[in-house]
Amino acid sequence: MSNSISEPSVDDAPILHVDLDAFFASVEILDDPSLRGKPVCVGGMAERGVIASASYEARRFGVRSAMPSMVARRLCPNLIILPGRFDRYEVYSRKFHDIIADLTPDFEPLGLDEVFCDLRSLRRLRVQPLVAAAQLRQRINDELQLRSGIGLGRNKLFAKLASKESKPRIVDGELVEGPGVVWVSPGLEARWLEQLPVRALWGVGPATAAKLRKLGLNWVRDLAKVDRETLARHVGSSLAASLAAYAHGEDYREVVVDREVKSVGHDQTFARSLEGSSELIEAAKTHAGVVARALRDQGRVARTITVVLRFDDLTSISRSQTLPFGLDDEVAILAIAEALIESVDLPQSVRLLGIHASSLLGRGDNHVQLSFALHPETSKSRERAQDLSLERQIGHEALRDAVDEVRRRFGRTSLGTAAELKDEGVDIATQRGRHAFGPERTDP
DNA sequence: TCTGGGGTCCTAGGACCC
DNA sequence: TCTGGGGTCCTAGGACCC
Repeated sequence: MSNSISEPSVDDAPILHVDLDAFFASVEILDDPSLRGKPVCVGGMAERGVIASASYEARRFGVRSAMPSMVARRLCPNLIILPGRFDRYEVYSRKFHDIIADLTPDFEPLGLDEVFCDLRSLRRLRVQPLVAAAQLRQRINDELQLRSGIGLGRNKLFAKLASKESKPRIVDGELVEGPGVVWVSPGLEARWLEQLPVRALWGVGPATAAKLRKLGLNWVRDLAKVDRETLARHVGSSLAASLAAYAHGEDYREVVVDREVKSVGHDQTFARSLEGSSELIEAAKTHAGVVARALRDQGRVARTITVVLRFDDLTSISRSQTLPFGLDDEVAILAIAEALIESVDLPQSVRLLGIHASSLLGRGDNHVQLSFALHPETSKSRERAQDLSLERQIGHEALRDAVDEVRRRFGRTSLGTAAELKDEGVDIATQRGRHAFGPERTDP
């Protein structure tokens, strides 16, 4: 399939995709060499866990990422399942990105272990994509002791398909090495597409694949023939446009450098489902803290807070509230989340709670400096505190209004008295005592 | 066998403004 | 009295990716 005889120029292969092999599992093996050669996975160990990453030894047993851990254990009784250590993976991911950055600054990470590169700015350096790819792979191997696969093509579509083809494979339970670097030459694009199932395309998951199957569209070549309006009626106009383009080998997605984060959140599936809002609110304290820390780490504030609940039957609901100003403080985020949680009827127990923050602003762009006013460290300095008193006042009132607004929207009773709020506002500023704006317990 | 946690994007409907 | 069209924002849900 690949054409490694003639040397493509950057114009023949402008997009490069690198994908690290079994990334999380490989890092665990590097940190504990006694794991080498054993079936190792990273994932949830509990009943409700799933596999995030599987070593090739584990894959020989049929273990795959996204597979429930219970299933994986059944397939491979000796499977070693490790909890994720994402701080560690981020260290490796940064080193990975540093190596990429030595090749070109025009790269776009996807998660921790994949990167798209746009090689076009290297045209005048007469960089040869296949050579650059082989060197890149060698450096990743030498400096990180991590294996990888690299794909080259005219666009993201072919680069990604090629990197998949470059990987090792399990054939009859045995590991077969891949070519490591694969280029889809323009002359071979049509033949690649011909043999692909629709599921291989970006954006086609289980639900869309099922819709397409009903339309008799099982292969990419079928998509190339179907009428666009028909397709749009079934999968929406945006996806229909993408799929039609992919089916003809076109992909208009650019390599986006420095993509801005648009939301941060924290989800947790409980080993035992929670019952009732008080259990949820207790759990939400941790969530609010994680989200607030993530926001502050990034110097951002969030105007929208969303609570997600997943019930035992795996259906989910979300409730959100957008404020006229941004938050990055756990007490404030918790106050909104609590009101949202209390607005929901809970017909069944809850297996997952999520708190998400979106509509992000730079901290400096926030009109009401609520986060600043609420930070405990700001109260250390007397004179600063004096300066901040007005902002703090505004912050409290605005937050109170926002919590009120949630309850008004969902038809609950309003919050307690202003006096209560003012008292508890001190608690907010000092981070002592119970959290502020606790739920009013005077429902009639 | 029974489905995580980090995200992104899309759609559709309603409110509101001009 | 009845009613437009466009634009923007917000909400809720769904699908997808790694």
